Amino acid sequence: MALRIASWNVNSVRQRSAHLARFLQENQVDVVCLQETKVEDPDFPALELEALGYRHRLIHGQKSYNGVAIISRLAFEDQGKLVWCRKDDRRHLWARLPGGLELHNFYVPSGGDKPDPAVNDKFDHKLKFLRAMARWCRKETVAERAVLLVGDMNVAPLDTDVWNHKRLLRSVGHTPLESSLMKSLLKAGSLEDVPRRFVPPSEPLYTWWGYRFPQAFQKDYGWRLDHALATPPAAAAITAMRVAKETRTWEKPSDHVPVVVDIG
DNA sequence: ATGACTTGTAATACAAGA
Repeated sequence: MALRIASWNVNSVRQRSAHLARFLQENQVDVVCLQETKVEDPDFPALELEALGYRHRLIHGQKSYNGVAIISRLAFEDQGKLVWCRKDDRRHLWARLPGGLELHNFYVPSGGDKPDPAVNDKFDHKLKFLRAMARWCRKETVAERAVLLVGDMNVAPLDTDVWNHKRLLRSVGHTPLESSLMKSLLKAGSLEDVPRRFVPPSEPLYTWWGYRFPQAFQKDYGWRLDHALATPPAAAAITAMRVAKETRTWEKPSDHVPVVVDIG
């Protein structure tokens, strides 16, 4: 069965519900993984998604910060959520889709300002989270199953994943340590960096353009923070990938844009 | 050199994003 799966950090699902509806319809998306929903579960805008045919959902949010969801046209065969770093801070959900694909939706901690775990607890948390993901891949032997990890990993691991590699080497999200932890994660799960099969590492590829730098999008001052990582059985079934950059031009956009993967 | 903007909370700034 062919499925179109997307991942999008919407930066508040209530602020972005019209964009979400437009994106899902224009792209005929079957399943979308959301991050930074920033809403408690009873207030999640579920009805308008149901009206569009997305009758199945997993939501795991909290007040103000973080929050993830999986919204689907198809019923889930199984589902769950894991607690990472002993904090139940709404950063993960998983679902098994018809056909057997195990889809994991992550929102990795952003890491704060200073890339030093000794003085910045947020950066320490981020490093521990990335290490825990790699440990989990090994312990659960994910490489043996069809598993797709998507979400906002808050790391741009390659030189061409940021608009200025040299200038940003000391910025959280692009430090050599974070890039090496992403590499370890890929190794731990025998994971393919899916978008880089379709856009080679020699070319820039971004999924986030900040709000703060004036005209960041127009000047293409971007970062690739949002990822799709596939185990060998899942990677073999992937046929296409697209970064839905156009959403960043819509009125009052999220700072992140969707990553879309076709599988099966 | 820093910050720039956006969102949520709660009430006028502040925390957080990255």
